[in-house]
Order: sequence, then structure tokens, then C-alpha cells
Amino acid sequence: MCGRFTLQTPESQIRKAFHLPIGEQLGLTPRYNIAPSQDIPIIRNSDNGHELTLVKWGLVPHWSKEPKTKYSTINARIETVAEKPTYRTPFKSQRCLIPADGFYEWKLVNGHKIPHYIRMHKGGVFAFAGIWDRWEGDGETLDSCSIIVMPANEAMKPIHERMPAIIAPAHYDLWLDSRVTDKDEILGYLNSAPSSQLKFYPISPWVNSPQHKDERCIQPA
DNA sequence: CCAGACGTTGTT
DNA sequence: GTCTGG
DNA sequence: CCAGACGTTGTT
DNA sequence: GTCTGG
Repeated sequence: MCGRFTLQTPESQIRKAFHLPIGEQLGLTPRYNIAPSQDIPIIRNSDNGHELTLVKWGLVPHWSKEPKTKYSTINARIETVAEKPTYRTPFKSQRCLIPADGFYEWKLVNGHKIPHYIRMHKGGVFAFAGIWDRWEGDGETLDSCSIIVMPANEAMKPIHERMPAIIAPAHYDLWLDSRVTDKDEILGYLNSAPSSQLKFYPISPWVNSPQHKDERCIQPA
């Protein structure tokens, strides 16, 4: 699962990593404790190629009666994302990349939940596989997204049974290409990062409160 | 036919 | 216990 | 994901 | 919007 992550990388570097124009910027600042319901940057298709834009984390389907859901949509299971009513349409043509440079998972130890921070061995920004949708009504528009999750790889199993799907840079363009609609081809791009590229360490419970947003969140326990 | 759901994880 | 808010 | 709330009427 | 349950 993936319910918290970080994005401390400067916006200029994020744009560079995803081959986006440096010109117009969103003014992103480093974030150490991104939580569901917050606005997060995603990369998606626009009329002028790929764009970086802010959307709400927690997908509200286009057919929803209200701009909110009664159930959790922060994550979509890779096993069923192509079939579930809430996700299948976005999965076909509204896929996105969600930049992150680390994420949190809680490991159950003797009935206690110990938070861990996971990042690339060499550091740097990478991309969660995401899908987005647009809700419109009453003159308001809400764009929102969900992070695709999958069974944990060997590197992650010691902490948790599930993990976010990570897209390799070589697959960025095809993941975003809405002309690609074959389910198995799309799922083929969801190879998670090789085990050797991920490292993790336990951290203090400081991260537990979404109100705590400073660097202490990622400090080793 | 209409009404109601549409989700995930973890625990029992 | 369960839902909402961040 | 975790933390925090979970209610009503009336008055400021 | 579309599927499932009654």
C-alpha cells in the first residue's frame, strides 16, 4: 500500500527528470509528509504534450454525484485496476506519473506499527504509476488521482506485503500514451524498480501525524 | 425492472 | 467501532 | 497511511 | 457511467 510519501526534489530537477519545459513553474516546495486528500503534482497528457499539474490525491470518479467518495480511492490494485468501475476508464486513457523521491510503509512488529522510509539507493526522483479522473458539476471542476499498488517485491517483503507500482524511465512515454489501450501491454509497463535500487530504514513515529511536515519525518530512528 | 454500489488493508 | 480530515 | 472526532441548540 | 442484487 502507499499512504504517505515525500517529494523534496526541487521542481527544476523534477521537470528535468520528466523532460518537461522548465519555463512555467508551479512553485513546488519540498514536502516530507504528503498525505491523502492533499494536492500533489502529476505528469499527464495535455494539448501541448506532457504537463506537470496539481490534483487531489484520492480519485473521485467522473460519475460521482458529489466531489468526494464514501470509500478510499487513494490506491488502486494492479490486479483489478482494469476492471473496477471506479478505475477502468481512467486506466485506459488517463494514466499519469506521480513524482516521488521516497515513501513510507508501516511494519507490524509485535502488534506495534513501526514506520519505515523507502527510497532509491542512489536517491533521486522516480515515478509512481497513477491514474486520474475529472469530476465536473455546479460550475466546479475537480481533478484527482490514485496510486496503483502491487504485491511487494523481494526488497519490500520484510516491511509490507504491498507496495506502490513504480514505472521505469524507459516506459514513461508509453505509460502516458492514451493511444495504448491494451490491458496487458499497459500492465507490462508496471515493472517495479529492481530490488537492488530500493533501500529502507526504520524511522521515528514523528511521521505518523500528517501535521508533522518537516525533515524530522525521514530521520532514522 | 429499480436501487444501490462503485475501495484498500488488515484482522477475525 | 467507524468515519473524516490531512 | 495515521490522528482525531464522534452532538445539539442558541447566542456571540 | 455501469454492474450487481433483489
